[in-house]
Amino acid sequence: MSDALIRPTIDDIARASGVSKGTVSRVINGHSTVAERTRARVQEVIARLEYTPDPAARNLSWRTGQTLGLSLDRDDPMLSPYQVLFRRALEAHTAPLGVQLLDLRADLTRMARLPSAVLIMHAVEGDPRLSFLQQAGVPAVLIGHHPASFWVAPDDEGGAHLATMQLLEAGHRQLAYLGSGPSQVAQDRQRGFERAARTVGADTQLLAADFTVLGGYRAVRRAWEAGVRFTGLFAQSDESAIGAVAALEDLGLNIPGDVSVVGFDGLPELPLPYALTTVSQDIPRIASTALTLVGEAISGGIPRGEFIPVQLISGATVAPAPGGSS
Amino acid sequence: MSDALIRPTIDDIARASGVSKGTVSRVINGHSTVAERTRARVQEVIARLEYTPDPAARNLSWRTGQTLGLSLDRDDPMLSPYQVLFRRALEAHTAPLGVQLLDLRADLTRMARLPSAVLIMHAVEGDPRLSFLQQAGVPAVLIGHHPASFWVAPDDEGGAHLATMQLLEAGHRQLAYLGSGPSQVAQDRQRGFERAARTVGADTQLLAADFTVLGGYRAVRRAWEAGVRFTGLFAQSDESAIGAVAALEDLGLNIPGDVSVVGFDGLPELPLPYALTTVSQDIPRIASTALTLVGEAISGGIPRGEFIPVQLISGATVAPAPGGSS
DNA sequence: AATGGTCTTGTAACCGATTACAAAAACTCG
DNA sequence: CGAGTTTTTGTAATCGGTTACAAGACCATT
Repeated sequence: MSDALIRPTIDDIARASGVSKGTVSRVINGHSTVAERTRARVQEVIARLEYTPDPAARNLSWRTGQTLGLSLDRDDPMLSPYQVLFRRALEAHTAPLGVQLLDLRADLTRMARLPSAVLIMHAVEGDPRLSFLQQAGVPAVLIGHHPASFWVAPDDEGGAHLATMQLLEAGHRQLAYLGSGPSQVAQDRQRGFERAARTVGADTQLLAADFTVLGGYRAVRRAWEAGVRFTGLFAQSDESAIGAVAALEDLGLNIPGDVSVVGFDGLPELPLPYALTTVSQDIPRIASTALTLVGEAISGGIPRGEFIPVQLISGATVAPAPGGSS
Repeated sequence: MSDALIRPTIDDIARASGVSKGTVSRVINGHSTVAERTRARVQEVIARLEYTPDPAARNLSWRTGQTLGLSLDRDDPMLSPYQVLFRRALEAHTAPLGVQLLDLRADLTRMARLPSAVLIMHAVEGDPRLSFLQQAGVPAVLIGHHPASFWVAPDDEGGAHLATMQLLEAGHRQLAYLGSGPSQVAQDRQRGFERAARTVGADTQLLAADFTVLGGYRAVRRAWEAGVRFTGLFAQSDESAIGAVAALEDLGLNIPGDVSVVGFDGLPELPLPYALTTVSQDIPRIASTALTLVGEAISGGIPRGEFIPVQLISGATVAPAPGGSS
């Protein structure tokens, strides 16, 4: 209880911990040296009173606002729901801090102003954006597995393995992976799929597709009409799963009676009549971890990365295989 | 020239116009009375020095930040690119003003904190959100044509008319409208389509569909396979146009050789191999007009609305009709 | 114990606005 | 023309932080 009707200020903290504003400020920003005992005491009070510095006041003092750039891999406005959710999660953290989110064009060399830091999605090996930022002296954090940088990523391969195991456990032995492609994410997920399938020597098909609904629809429909058959389908994204489901329905098949489907991402409120079995990513946690790393990157920490665990969500799109063995 | 390396402050204005900070502040906020001569002089200096108050400093004084709520009609995360672009345009204006954008759930009654104002998309006649906001005393502005409120909307009917005329001028007489549905927008655009078609007594088909890519794909494919024929198609959104194009291609048809297609929205960088002929909405202007109206609503002006003109963008998806007459 | 050098902390000015209050200027009127 | 009002304007405190600078505490030396 003790719900503060008004948020505590730095003065409250100073008073409550018996030091001056200046010292509290130093503790917060870790600038000058503060005695360990004092620091601990102040930190404790800050935590107890749930104090957060007022962004307006900080910006005023700093004479400049903080900005965080967001660099997607394309300038395409057809932002995926995943990206929208990610951006929203990010915003939920940055807005109260007074940090402004900047949508950057894929071509970073034409940034109007340098942001305080940049978040890069879908960086690839030797991505030109990385070297550019490095020589511009702008800290960067990658969303996606990458060596020698700050990065955070969902456990794509592990998640794909989980999803595929779900199909295998339901007895499916004719599997298909929807989403085969060159992107890092697609490959990691495909690897997880194949690793799981190999454990029981299941039959596997690879259907090339991007992450979109339409891409999933066309790939599945085309493959099926060409005679490709499977009873269990693992789609690399919830969107392509939606497309796949639509295509299978249009082909007169029953979900999950004839074909079981598992997606990836865990998007809420999909436009489907039944719950999709999927692998849920903890987007809020990915976002907050990314921000923690941004902090480390800014204060010159040593690069590190973190995998965020994923979780299988059981829906209604997986059923036992028709001629189910064992 | 005379590019100010540093933005002018209220003190600069005070000095340059020979008055005190207090007076300048009063001029800016129109609070207390200021002599007309003084006001004019200060205004002139403000304009000349291109002064804008520092949002951080204002928030600090006001002891509370300004927030603008955004209410879409669904909680669906599959945000359309249109909505993403709109939000982005809005942000471009609000961020420098220190106004924070809040994504509201469709159910407004459960807002955590009341925003300074709310923007409502897709409000319908007797929308419960409107009455709720009214009794909560929160100013609201609607995106979409609506009587007795502040509103701003693209000229849907006029734009649809323009698009259809384009098809008619190319000689097409067998037309189809993709997107027939209950929403206000869909109906306005359908009306424009029918009005244009009637002028020459063209053949019209109505294909029911939502605004999505997949919706467009399925509706077109299904209709065509059921024997429905047309040489000119007007899609209610660029997204459904993309779906339509994909469907027609999958059916072995040539765009625009066999069927001409016109979209609506004017989204940039569509995932299409050729430029889509479409009706472009001036999203930035809709956003900035909405903000102007928010200002009026807050200061208690009288409700008014504004249509924002649209513009036909000629792409490569309209060709003369096969058996072209005239 | 006095001297000098680190560490740690407090003090006070400042960031760019707003606003209560008081002072000054401009009117009104007898 | 001077007292009393009403405008109009300036002054100074305040919002919640940061930070340069000075002062105080603490330690080891000689």
